[in-house]
Amino acid sequence: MSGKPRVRFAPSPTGYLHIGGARTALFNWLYARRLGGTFVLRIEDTDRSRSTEESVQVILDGMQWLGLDWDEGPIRQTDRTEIYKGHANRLIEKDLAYRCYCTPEQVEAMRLKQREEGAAQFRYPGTCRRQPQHPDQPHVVRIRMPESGETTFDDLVKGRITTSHDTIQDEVIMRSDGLPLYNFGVVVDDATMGIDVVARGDDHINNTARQILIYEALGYEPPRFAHLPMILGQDQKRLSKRHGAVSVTWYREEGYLSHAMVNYLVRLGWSLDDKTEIFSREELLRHFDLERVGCSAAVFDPEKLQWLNQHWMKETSDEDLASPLAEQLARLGIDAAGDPRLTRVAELYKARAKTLKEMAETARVYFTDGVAEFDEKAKRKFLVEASRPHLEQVRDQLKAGTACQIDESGLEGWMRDYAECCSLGLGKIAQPLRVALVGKTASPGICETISLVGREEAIRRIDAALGMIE
RNA sequence: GUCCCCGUCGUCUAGUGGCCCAGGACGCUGGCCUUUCAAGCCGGUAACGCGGGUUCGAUUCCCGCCGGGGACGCCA
Repeated sequence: MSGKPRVRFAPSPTGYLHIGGARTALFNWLYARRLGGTFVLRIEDTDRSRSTEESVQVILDGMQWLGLDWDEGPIRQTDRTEIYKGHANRLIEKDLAYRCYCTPEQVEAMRLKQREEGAAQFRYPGTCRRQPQHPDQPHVVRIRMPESGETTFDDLVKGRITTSHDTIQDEVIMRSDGLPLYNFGVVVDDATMGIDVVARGDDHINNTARQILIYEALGYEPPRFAHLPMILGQDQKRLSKRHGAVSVTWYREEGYLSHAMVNYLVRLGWSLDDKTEIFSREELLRHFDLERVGCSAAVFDPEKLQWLNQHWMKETSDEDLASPLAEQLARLGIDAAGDPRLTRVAELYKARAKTLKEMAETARVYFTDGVAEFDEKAKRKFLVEASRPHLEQVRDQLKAGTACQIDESGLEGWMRDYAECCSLGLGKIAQPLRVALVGKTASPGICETISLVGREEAIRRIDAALGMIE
């Protein structure tokens, strides 16, 4: 194989870009980029009843978000109908394919009959194999498949795979509406686009022998194949909508970083060595290789994704986190765009949240007037008479203190002195304060929290809390 | 049912005959740190599906079984 492969990702636009598709796209992209090859994006939209334009857009957006850029395309199969027709006609002329006039109903009847007779697998009986040709009558095109023998190929990840020809029938390659069927469309496209490595889900293994036979009938050299293991849901079944969160868009909206997604997906089926889990984009580009893709299916684990997401949030600068955080806040109805505290929230919360959405949800309290919601338990425990003097002291300090006395370090010093003075642990003062400021007992350091809330607002919140003490 | 693929901790994986009484990571869990919650650090938990071979020696090779997944369309 030459050094610079041409690979492709060929989704069908019948819904969202799901996790499995994204992983396939990623592996192809990495493979191409790593070797300086070409990555082609092709839209397999020949099923007119299921393909939609919105879906094409969703797929494009998803790839863009993941940073998977393509060199050629998107090429739509529906723009290439003449090419398929031409290839089909070539096969018919050489008698390697024939027109079949059986209606779907008739074929269905044959299928039923064969099943009743106990056939293991349906095979088209070849009714039209030798019929006179009537190009003007409604028909499909079937390819003549060998009746004996076998086809073997060496899969880049699975090794040698052999398929007996008796499991292959005279496949329909063109349907009556003049559009190609999957197995024909891919072959014509991959061949004419010069694709030399096809990496796709291993649910396509069965199709591969048929496709190789089609390559051969057409007189093209088959590419190399790499069948990637499936991604399963927690119930070990093929990942599907039933499993809930399977679309790339969903993760984006839930506040995941695209790089966390990439890092997670790449580890589903691929590993570098016995210890590396974290990969930057550059490292991936340097190390990824189809040779190290495993053979067995992987279960999608949302918790590990979350862990990676937090990891990458911690690696991302506060400035870069600010704007996606603002977007998440906007989804909660809070306009924080341009607020200088955004970077501060990112700094203090990236180790405290698994996603940007979670970060926005916990941090929204800094962008509202007063505390909208109190944790009842916390309130009962800390907004009590015993806390009153401490809350008052802090409030008065905030009111009276000079700027340098109430900046974070000044405040911290003052508070420690005060606690020592009362011979109390800092917690005795900090916890009631937390509840007053954010409505619950968990927050960043108490002085950071005060600074986030802001002096004026902190005073108001403490007063409000004092009013709640009966 | 038939054909194909797969089978190491709950999960993602390393491992290509001795380095493995199996390594890393997520999760779970004990501890440390600490004004709370996280994060971080240290420790623990837990796996080679089963049965036959081959071999001085099998997680690694072969066969059978079992288990899981996938494919059997005028879907892709």
